[in-house]
Amino acid sequence: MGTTQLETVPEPKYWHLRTVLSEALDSEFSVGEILPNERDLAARFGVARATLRQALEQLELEGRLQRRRGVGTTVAPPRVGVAVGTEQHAWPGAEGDAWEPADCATAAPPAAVAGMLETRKDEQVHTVRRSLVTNGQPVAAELLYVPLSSVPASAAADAASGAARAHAVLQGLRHLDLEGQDRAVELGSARAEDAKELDRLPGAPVLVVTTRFFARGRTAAVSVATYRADTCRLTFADSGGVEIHHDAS
Amino acid sequence: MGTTQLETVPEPKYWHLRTVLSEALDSEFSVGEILPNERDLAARFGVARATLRQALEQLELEGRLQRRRGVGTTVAPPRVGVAVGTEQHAWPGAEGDAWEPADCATAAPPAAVAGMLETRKDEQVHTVRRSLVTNGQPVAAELLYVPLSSVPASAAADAASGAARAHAVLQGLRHLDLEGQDRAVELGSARAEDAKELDRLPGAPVLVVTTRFFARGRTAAVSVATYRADTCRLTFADSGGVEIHHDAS
DNA sequence: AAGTGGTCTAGACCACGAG
DNA sequence: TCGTGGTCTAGACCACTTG
Repeated sequence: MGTTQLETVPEPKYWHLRTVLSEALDSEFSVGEILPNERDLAARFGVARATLRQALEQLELEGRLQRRRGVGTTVAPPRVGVAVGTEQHAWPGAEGDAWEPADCATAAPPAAVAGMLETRKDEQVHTVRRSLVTNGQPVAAELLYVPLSSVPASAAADAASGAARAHAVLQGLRHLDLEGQDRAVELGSARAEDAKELDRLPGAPVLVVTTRFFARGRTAAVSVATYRADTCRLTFADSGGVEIHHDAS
Repeated sequence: MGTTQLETVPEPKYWHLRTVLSEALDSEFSVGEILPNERDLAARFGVARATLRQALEQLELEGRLQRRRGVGTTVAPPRVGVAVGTEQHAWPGAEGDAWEPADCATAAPPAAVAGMLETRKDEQVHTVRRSLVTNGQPVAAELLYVPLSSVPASAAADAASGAARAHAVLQGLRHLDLEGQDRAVELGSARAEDAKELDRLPGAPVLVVTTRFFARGRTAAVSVATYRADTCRLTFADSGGVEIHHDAS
């Protein structure tokens, strides 16, 4: 005691490091550029690798960095804006829908989805897998649940499974009058299956968008879409339809 | 070689642990219950504390757990649904708005905000701080930027600063005709200031909602709201206005 | 004062991608 | 094969809350 503390920083090292690195990214690096490896960076800043990694994780979460095992850490481009609220009154699969139907199965949905669909436990529903790709990068994976009361099994009977069947189910939805929809966004972590499709590790942060589609006074379908939280920004254009674009820095 | 691997699990320990704990939470714990401490849990599962913590972090991110330093780890209640899209055509501060004005200053906004407001660099704008509290828990912190061209400085001149001034600026907005709005949601990490207000540590994951308000063919105001990602779910009711509610499990 | 979660260290080994 | 990020360990100390 008695020694004057020049810097009484209750601020954690990793947080300070994050700030320093963030500023360095703004001024000294350009998009796509690769950073020195973690061991070198840690040595350069005089911290343990784990501490350096904590700072990098923050920056990756904020969409500033992109890290790939076996490759390295690169400066990420600005997040992609993905429109989620423009197709105000359209069924999934309507014209202008950029989602790519991948597959379709018939199975019992998770309990939470069954609750929204008001189906009995273990009641089977069409389960359509779709994916969204922009600029060659996978951005989101979706599971669309459609009860047989919305689209009868016979409508999809001619295609056993696969993309053809997915198309058939989406086609079947269009025969219904869409009365409205209801959306929720929350943070989640990618399940192993989604992670693979999104080219991320399991547990990667994702934005989960749950949409209910209403027809005939009931919930006619439920969509659960998981978006890569590091690379995209969800946009909702209530009116005016102007895009939000972020400036660098 | 030659030995048959019973469990060729390329699955990381922390991920497996997350699954095990998640199932235990579903079946053996109830909301608010406190878990054994990290050292005990780690010992019980035969892993290092750091590994156990990685699993807990995942579960906290998913809103399943709540951890408080000096206190312990508790089972979190289901996420709170926060309506974000219902006040379709209303200015912030309109009737029914649950946000609590806290303060107001006049300062130059961050570059990204200045870009959206189309104000000159270093041009001063009203900066209103508001906070949203539900069930006694802080849920979100907002910064609302209003250029002087939308609400003249004179409108807020009678209150030097503080909540009174914030109210005056919000009042001033109501004189304009709201033509539309434009919203974006993305993942971020809480800055030190927001973290404090949200009762979290710096770097905590937050959902950042950026809203542009249009009037007179221009951007009349910009709101940047940060919501605790662990405890809340943003809801957008495009029509029908029915609440999405998740069932347990 | 005791107990909790939060930070940090200095190592080790593994899985993956590219040459 | 080599270099990268990802996982994991076994410790230590700190900051905070509660009794």
